[in-house]
Amino acid sequence: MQFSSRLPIAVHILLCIVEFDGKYKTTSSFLADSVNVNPVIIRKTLGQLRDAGLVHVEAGVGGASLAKDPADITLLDIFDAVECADTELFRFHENPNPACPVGRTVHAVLDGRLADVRRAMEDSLRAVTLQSLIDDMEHKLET
Amino acid sequence: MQFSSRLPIAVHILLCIVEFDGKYKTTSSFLADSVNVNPVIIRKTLGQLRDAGLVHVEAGVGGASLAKDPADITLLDIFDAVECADTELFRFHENPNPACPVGRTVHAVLDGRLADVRRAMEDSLRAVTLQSLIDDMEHKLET
DNA sequence: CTTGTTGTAATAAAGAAGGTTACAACACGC
DNA sequence: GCGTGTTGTAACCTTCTTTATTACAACAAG
Repeated sequence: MQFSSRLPIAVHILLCIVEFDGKYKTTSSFLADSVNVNPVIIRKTLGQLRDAGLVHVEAGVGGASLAKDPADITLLDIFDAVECADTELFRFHENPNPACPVGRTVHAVLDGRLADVRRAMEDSLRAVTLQSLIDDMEHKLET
Repeated sequence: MQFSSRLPIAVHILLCIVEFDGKYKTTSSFLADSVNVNPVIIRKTLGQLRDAGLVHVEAGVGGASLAKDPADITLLDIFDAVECADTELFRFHENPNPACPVGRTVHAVLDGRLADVRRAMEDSLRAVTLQSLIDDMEHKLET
């Protein structure tokens, strides 16, 4: 199992929006060229980021811009925007046998623990701001 | 995105092995009946748990047993056994444009952060032992 | 040697991810 | 108003992953 590349792609997009602000119009095809995926994928991802209130997208004229201070955007915000935030982290096998003492209780026994795992992952994602990624990028570009 | 049900299934299997120890022979079809999946799935999962040194499986005669003290088996051990532990947690979009300053650096900027997320998840999984799940289960069965 | 079991291959079905084409709706410059 | 470039979206396809299922050789014990 693996998470899709949507989070990395979304981060790439946001970094581009910041990096090219005022220099280039960040259209879906411009971004597609940097990310190296299909422009439609960019438009879908931008749509998700827009719905989450992270970016503004100019319909018609084209181009996207940040809707919030990069210090107020965390990896968790981006993750929730592009990976379906409503589904469980772990799929559960369906209909364990209720006639079995284990089958009757696994769900109750595991659910809380798996929720803790999800929470740990979310906390870790929340600890990273877009601003810190920008700082890292600028630093790497200078050297 | 979602993790497969392999971890929940593996936990269910291990709980059954403990719960029915000395009472029933935990064959793949016996376990399949409790978990409510195909016996072949059980055999494959048991094979992964065996390869990870967590259980013994009796070829021919049938049945499985724990290979370690339940207090020494963590959710991380089980997770690593049944989910491929060698792949990255997040897939990365391939070949970002090296002619772009962002494309050139995203990988270096994100890799460390995503590794931190994985570590947080692993720490959280490591914090749960099979023994604690057994205790939970016994408690729930009593009431 | 019969019986029940494991290990494993082969195949199928269903779902998710990403690619691609197509086109209506939109906003701006002229 | 009209052409141009862009976004939003639908539709379809391919590939990969997950799970189910059938089949059968290898194995252990009575």
